[in-house]
Amino acid sequence: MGQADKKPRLSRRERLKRQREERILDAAATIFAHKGYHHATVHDVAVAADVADGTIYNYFESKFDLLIALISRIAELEQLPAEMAQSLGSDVRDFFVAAFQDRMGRIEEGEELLQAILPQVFVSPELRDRFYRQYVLRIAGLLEGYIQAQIERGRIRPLDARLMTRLLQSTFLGMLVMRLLGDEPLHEGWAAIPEFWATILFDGLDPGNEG
Amino acid sequence: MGQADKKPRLSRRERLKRQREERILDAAATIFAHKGYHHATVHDVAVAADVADGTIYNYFESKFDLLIALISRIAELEQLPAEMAQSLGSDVRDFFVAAFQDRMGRIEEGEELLQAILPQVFVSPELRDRFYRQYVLRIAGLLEGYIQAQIERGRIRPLDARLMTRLLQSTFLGMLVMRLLGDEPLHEGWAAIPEFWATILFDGLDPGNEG
Amino acid sequence: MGQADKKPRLSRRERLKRQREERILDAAATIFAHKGYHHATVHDVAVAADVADGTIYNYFESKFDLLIALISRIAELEQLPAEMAQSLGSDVRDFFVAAFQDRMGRIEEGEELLQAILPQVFVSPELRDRFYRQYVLRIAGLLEGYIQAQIERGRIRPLDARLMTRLLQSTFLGMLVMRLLGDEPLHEGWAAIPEFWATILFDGLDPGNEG
Amino acid sequence: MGQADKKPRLSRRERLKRQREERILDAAATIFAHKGYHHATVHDVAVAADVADGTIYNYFESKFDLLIALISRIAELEQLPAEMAQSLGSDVRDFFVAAFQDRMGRIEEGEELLQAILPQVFVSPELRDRFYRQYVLRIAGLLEGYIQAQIERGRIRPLDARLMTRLLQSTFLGMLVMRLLGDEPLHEGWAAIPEFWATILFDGLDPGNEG
DNA sequence: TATGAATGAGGGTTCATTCAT
DNA sequence: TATGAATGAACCCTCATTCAT
Repeated sequence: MGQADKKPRLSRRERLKRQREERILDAAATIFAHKGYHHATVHDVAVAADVADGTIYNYFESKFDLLIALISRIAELEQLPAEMAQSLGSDVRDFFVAAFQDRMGRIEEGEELLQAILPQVFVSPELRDRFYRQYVLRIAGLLEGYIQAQIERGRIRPLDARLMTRLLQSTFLGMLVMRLLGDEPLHEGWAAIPEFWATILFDGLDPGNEG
Repeated sequence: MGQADKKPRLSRRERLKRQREERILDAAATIFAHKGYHHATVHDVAVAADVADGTIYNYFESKFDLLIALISRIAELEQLPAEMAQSLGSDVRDFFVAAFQDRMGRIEEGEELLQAILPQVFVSPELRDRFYRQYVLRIAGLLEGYIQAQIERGRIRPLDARLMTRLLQSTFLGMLVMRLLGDEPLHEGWAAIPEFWATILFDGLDPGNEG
Repeated sequence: MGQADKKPRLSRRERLKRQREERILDAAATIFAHKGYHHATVHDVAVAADVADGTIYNYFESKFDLLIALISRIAELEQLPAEMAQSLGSDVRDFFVAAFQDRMGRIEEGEELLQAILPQVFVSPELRDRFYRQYVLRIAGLLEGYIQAQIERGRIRPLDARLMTRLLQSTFLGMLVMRLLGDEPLHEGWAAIPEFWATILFDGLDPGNEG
Repeated sequence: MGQADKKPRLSRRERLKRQREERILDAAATIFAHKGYHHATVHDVAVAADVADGTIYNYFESKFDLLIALISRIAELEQLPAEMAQSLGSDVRDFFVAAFQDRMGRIEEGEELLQAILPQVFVSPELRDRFYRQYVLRIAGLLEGYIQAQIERGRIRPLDARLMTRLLQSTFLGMLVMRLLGDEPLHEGWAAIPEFWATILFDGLDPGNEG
């Protein structure tokens, strides 16, 4: 069997379906992000996806279901490279810089998606739950494990790893919020923040500590 | 301020109106927080405020107007004690602890209000703008001024005060978000955070810096 | 308090509401009867009742609820004069003629209503149940009681009163159906049927029995 | 009729088509009877018939067309054995008992079909017309002819044969309705009714007539 | 001929807002 | 000024039908 045989594990029809689903989700993300979930109509999404209104219901149970599907997309986006969190050997500060860069890059990348979903997350318990577990908890676990391990190795000052994790995550969530609020200074400084933030966290604000 | 100030500048009728307006806003905050702005109906708010549906329109132009009024309420909540930011003489670390406590206390206090408003803030440019200026910028200005001043006094390591301010505000916004997401560890550690956070910020994570 | 006080036990507003509800139900009966429940739109009913679409929902929970309300109307229509069923003293045959006349008169009177409801009665268990109890069982009980009593008095031949009742009711239901089917002969003979039917039932078809 | 008649006049393919058509109609009858025509979807029927949605349209023009086809099925069911109506020689009472048994047996047999169709019969003039002619008129004609003939022979008391026929048919239609309404007593007494009814009709209710 | 996904018109229902009382 | 019923635009969703494969 040649290569030609291998490629289409999915039939042509199957592939078209997959593509269409993606198109609908892309459209939903864009429309929801720009108009807000409630002001966006299913028709808006359909037009943006270039399908008929009814077609959307062949792929998703309801308008709300589109949100759920979008959360899963975020989750895919939010795989903190596991290997990163296990690189206990390398320099701690370097790890943080890399991790911060990773987080912030993903925020940038997923900004539209997050804009589309976040408002509803505060409103729907179901969404909140999914978002919290898929977007927050997963990363929190990895991060906490890393910090705890480095504390045990004496590479980080002994402190409550769980609380520390929360603070770090809060900062990144907060930066997302600030972006969505359109804060200009944060936008400008975005690229510099990982280094900047790592410096403060490691050396402190106190000028007594030499940088 | 003389006695004249004390006397009811507002007629009895005027006061009743004011009270009713407050009742409506209280109701709106509660209802919006619990059901979300879009799922809450004007009728819901009217019932909670114990007035007729139409009465609300004697006080507010529209349902959306209730949100605007609620943002003003947040702004009232968010007066960082000006004197605090000017206490340049006292210990910097003490200032931060006090400021953090202040912020977190207000988050706790205004949680319902924020829950009611925040989702819409991401959706409506007008709301976003108001929120950003009244909730974020005001505090940012004070904080940035303080930090800049202390840097100049050599009490804080020289760094980009504006970016530093953004990071701190992000952290508090992020903690608000984490609360709204129902994060348990953060809830439990809430009271300890100001000290905890100040410690990290001043002494850093590096065990090399003496605590 | 004079008479003037007594009359409007309901406020003017209350009366208007009552009237409007009636108007909506009248409209629903007519529209449903002519188009059928499913082909009729709520908008059709609203137009016929000269109200806005939404107004209907101030009076009824749903389109389906209109059907339920119409069944109650039928029930009102279907009060077999209780005194009639208790007139055990008078002639049995006269009673039957009078009862048949009553039934048939009501069928004629309520034909539109029945046309509106009946099709759905066969489709919705809830409707079926209500219709059966309010339209069928009530009359059945009275009739059965009468027949049983007359049997005991020896005025009617001893037979299964319950089954007899069913047969009589079936005949009237069936005549309703035949009317709705547009049967011409039945229509023409309508007025003569009570006498005709009573004659057959009492004297039998057998020419051996003297008429 | 020669051998040629026996041979498969229909090709194999033709037979398969016929079978499939039957399967679809069976499915339609069941689904319509259980859900009601309007609540049943073409997809429901397709699933029950184990064909694709589109396939149904290769056999029937529309969903409505399924109803029409079902009425034809009823008509097949409703062939009052012609010979029966012509057996003028045998006992009249016996004829009635046999005829009643026949009617009631067919009602029982076709109950699902009738449940599927009847509600729509009251709604669609086209259906009503077909049903009336195929289900009602045909039998009415036979019955009326029989009764008229027996009247002329002096075996039945002279009365309006047409009206008498209507009354009898009404009773059977009404019993069908009562069945569909779920009346328990009628169900229980079902088998006894032909005799019971014939007795009343021939001997009358009047105890004065000897039974 | 069978399939089943795409279509899009249609309708029940909600609810912010108005306004007569 | 307070009331609360009336309004009707707007929207999610269903499903009979079509048609490319």
